[in-house]
Amino acid sequence: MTVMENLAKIFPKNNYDNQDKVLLAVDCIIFGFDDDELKLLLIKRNFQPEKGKWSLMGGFLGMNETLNDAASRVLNNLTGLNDVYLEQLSVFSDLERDPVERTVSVAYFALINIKKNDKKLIRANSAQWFSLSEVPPLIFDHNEMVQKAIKQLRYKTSIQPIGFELLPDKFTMRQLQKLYEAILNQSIDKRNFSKKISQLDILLKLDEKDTISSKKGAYLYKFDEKKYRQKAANGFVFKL
Amino acid sequence: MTVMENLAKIFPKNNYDNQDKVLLAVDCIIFGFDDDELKLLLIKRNFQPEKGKWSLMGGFLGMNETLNDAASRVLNNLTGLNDVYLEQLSVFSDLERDPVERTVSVAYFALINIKKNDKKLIRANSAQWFSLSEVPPLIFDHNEMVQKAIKQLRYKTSIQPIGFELLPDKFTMRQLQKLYEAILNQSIDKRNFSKKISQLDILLKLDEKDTISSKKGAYLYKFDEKKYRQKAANGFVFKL
DNA sequence: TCAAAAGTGTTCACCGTACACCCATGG
DNA sequence: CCATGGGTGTACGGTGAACACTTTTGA
Repeated sequence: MTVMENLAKIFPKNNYDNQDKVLLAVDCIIFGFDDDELKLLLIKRNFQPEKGKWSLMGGFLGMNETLNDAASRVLNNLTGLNDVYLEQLSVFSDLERDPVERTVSVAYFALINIKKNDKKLIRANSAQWFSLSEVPPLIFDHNEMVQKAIKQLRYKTSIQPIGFELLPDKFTMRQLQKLYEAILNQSIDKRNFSKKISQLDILLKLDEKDTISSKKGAYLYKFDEKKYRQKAANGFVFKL
Repeated sequence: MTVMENLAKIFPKNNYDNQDKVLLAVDCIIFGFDDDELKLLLIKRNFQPEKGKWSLMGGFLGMNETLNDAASRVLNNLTGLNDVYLEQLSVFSDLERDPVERTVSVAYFALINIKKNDKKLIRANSAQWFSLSEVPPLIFDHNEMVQKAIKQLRYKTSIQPIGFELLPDKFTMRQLQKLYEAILNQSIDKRNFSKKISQLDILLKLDEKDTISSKKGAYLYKFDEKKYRQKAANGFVFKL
């Protein structure tokens, strides 16, 4: 029996009876990377209100799940993926953000490998990938959430190598650089970039080469998660 | 008539009827600075559950206020202060975090000038300032909230001069340094510190001296908010 | 006159940034 | 053989960090 269960016994449920309750939702800002571009997965709402308009994928918090659970559930419903990088962003609680009813929403941002998601599920949800530069007007305060998520993604990327979640398992230095350029929205010198990345010492250089995009062929790398965790645990700073 | 009001007319309130609602609370981690130490304002709960134990100051979200409103209200009730630096930290939603009833809580952190708070109100709430090193065990997951707030305070301080909220209007370079040392929990070379601060060019050096703590007397400074805002607007980075 | 805090400059190591040429290969 | 992308090293300036002595004045 946990401490909490003990407490629940000692203190009967009789204290918060007069308090208002609200609807709590989660909304997911889902990032992917393809064609050298950062993309966002949006759904076309097939229910009222705002049916037919573009929206973030969201859902309500159930009584028997945490907010992280709810966000995972929502993400899984849309993409079929589990164990996705997911991070709480911020809470939105404006009184009229949802015209139907007072709803407070917790925005989550997720990074997924765009090749791995389940195309059938995405179609079933009438979802679609949008380039960041072509994000349409979204319902409620969802555009604001997206802006905040982009800002957070840029910040996070600059201090932690989370970007790998967005790439295939094996990738070239060039692909990684393109990803960083897309996230940070600026071009990077390739010599400085590869130097910086190499000295982080969290990549595994494979013997294979990728010959699709060049004649010479470019070495493939893997993210070395074990090394990364060790270094992270020792307080290593991954500033890019 | 706002867009939201229009929408509310077009789409009647009939969509979310089957969804669970939860209690939403705010909890405030309130920092102050005194005697060269960072302190935390905690209350002794005078109601069940956990009556008599130490806790963060908190309250429930009402139907007609945003979370920021709720946090301000809670803070005002305890300190009598308005216009306090307040920032949303993170949401806590573990199923059993509150043994009485499922409650989701949004943690806020606040920085206040310890000299300005209303001593009567604090006494009325049986609140007390604790040094960071002497924070007692708190109810629920409040210790976890405190840890997260400290981390965030350290991070924020290193990229933005928010620490001024914690000092009196006029302060010496020494006091400012002590504050940074307390927040970052490390000692700083005073030559490097004053050089760094001076070159940020956001302080106003006054003609007055503070002669309380030394015979020679130390120049007093003011935070130059106008200059700061200008620089911040131009993308100036305040890295300490 | 002395104790206690204030105030102030220089040096060095490291890091970020700018920058250009040769290599391998498929067509 | 040439066009295309891959791969690599160096030089410079700026910033963070270490470090010590003089000044003032009340007691």
